[in-house]
Parts: sequence; C-alpha cells; structure tokens
Amino acid sequence: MSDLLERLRGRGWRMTAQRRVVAEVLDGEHVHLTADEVHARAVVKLPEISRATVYNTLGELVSLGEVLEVTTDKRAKRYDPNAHRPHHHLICAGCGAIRDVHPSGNPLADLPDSERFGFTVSNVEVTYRGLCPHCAAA
Amino acid sequence: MSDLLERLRGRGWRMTAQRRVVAEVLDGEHVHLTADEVHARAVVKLPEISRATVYNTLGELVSLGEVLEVTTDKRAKRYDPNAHRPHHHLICAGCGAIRDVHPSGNPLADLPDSERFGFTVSNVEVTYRGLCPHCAAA
DNA sequence: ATCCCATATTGGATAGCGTCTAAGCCGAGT
DNA sequence: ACTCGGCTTAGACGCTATCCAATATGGGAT
Repeated sequence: MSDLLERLRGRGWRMTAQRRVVAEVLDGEHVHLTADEVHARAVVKLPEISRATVYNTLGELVSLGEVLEVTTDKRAKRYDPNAHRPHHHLICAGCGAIRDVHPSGNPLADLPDSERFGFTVSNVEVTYRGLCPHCAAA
Repeated sequence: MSDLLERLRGRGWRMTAQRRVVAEVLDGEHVHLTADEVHARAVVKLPEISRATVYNTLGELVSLGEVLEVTTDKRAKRYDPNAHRPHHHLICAGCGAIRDVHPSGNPLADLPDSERFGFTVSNVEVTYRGLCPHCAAA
C-alpha cells in the first residue's frame, strides 16, 4: 500500500509519526475526504494529532503534487489522493458524491492564445455535474 | 443598460432601492465580483445598504438564474452576471481574478458512456488556472 | 392620497473552515 | 550526547456566509 510513503521518503521528506499517519489515511481511502475527516481518521491511529498539523501536512502534500485539492462549493475542500493519474470529476448535484472520470481529449489545447489574456495557463479542471442513479430516481 | 432590471421587473420581482442598486452594480461590471465587492460598490450609491441584504439579493438573483455563482477556492464566492451566454473560466492562482473564456471543443462529448457510471450528466464546467500578467511578474 | 400587511431590510450574533502564532519538542548530523 | 532547525501543538484569530428578531417599506386595495 505504501507507494505514497515510499515516494515521500524518496524525496527526502522528513518523516514523522503525524505525517505518516496522514499519508496512510489518504493512501487507504478511495473517497475524497475533507480535512476534518482526515483528522478524524488520523486521531484513531494517533490520538494527540492536532488539526493544525493535518492542515499543514495536507498543504505540503498538495505542494509536492502528491494530493489534489478539490473545491466544489463553499463547503470544506476535499483531498484527492489520486494525483498520479490525471483525471477529472463527476459530481452529483443531489448528494454531493464525487467520482473520478477520465475523459478523452485535451481541454488545454482547446483554449486558443486569443482567449488567454496574457495568462500563463498551467492547469485545467473539468467538472461534470449531474445526478447519480440513486438521486435521479428520487 | 437595464436589460437586467427590465427582466426582473417583468418577473414580478418586488423592486426596492437596495435590489436595484445591487442589480445595477452587476449590470455595469464585466469582472466577477465577490459579495463584499458588490457591497462596497453598492454602498457608494446607497450608503445604508447592509451586507445581509447584498447576500440575500445575490442569492435571489442566482435562484432566478440571472447570475451565476462561481466557487473556485476557499476564498469568497464570485458572482458572474454573464449567465445568458455559456462560457468557462480562467482563474489567476495568485490574486483570484476571473476572466470568461470560450474554448473550442465540447467537453461533454469527451466523456464516454463507460465513464458516466449511470449518471445523467447535464452540465460541464471547465476551469483553467494559471497566473495573470500582473501576478506572473511579481 | 392613504392604509395595510406581506415582504424586505437591518445589524449584530453565530457558525464553518482555515490560518496564524508562540512556545515547546524532536530528529538527524556531528 | 548535544545542538539547531524544522515540526507539532493548542488555541486565538480572520474571513466569509448565514441566521435572527426587530423595524421599515413597496405597492395593491380602498
């Protein structure tokens, strides 16, 4: 399971109990957790861990490119451990569930220079919205 | 200029000084303002207007479909008066500024059935991120 | 023109989420 | 084992949005 931990060690990331626990929580989950949910799961393994450390660690993992931040609304940000494989998101407007999806095509190429307004464009996110089978039935 | 005001009146929206001022602020601007920025501009025309009213009014305009809410990060939501024409967004990672863009291509068609997981997909948002000329220089 | 009341507005309180700070702790190199 | 820079902590703080009870007001009815 510890591809993530191995990669972090390999980059010279200083390993501490708190950081290991946070990384393990992300590595084991396949849903997109909020910072507080990560904290709640981390506390099970390491009761003294503080919220600040979870926030710091998540921020570092994001900077390192190992984890993605997903902001879909004004509720809490969610953290996506699946950063090694490019993907986009499909979100249910009813229940808020998120699935990873892999569209074909390259949206970055679809933005002509004339539409870039001098920006250095580095990244593109595609968010599909709709209703999941369960919410569509209700 | 007052297409927006006309449409609102036509829908039987009760017109008050505060609502008119908020609508005028949005109608006159071509950038995407935060609620506080809308409030700041509204105060110039109507010094007594309260934050709560601006929030209420923006919420109603969103419900009416006259204005779009754009949530890009954990900073303030921004309000997009350009709801009548489909477009996507280019966001500066430095200062949060937003520009409307019109990419070629159709991302909805890029999501194969096998990646839809039974969802009824109704909408797609494309968000380009980068640095605006000003933030790139700093 | 005036009255009336459903609805809008107000400002202050409250809540959610995230960031900051000061102080102590710890791990790795010597 | 010692030292020092980086890590962790608890709680204060800040920002944005929402809620609330009291007050004011638009606009139809008279």
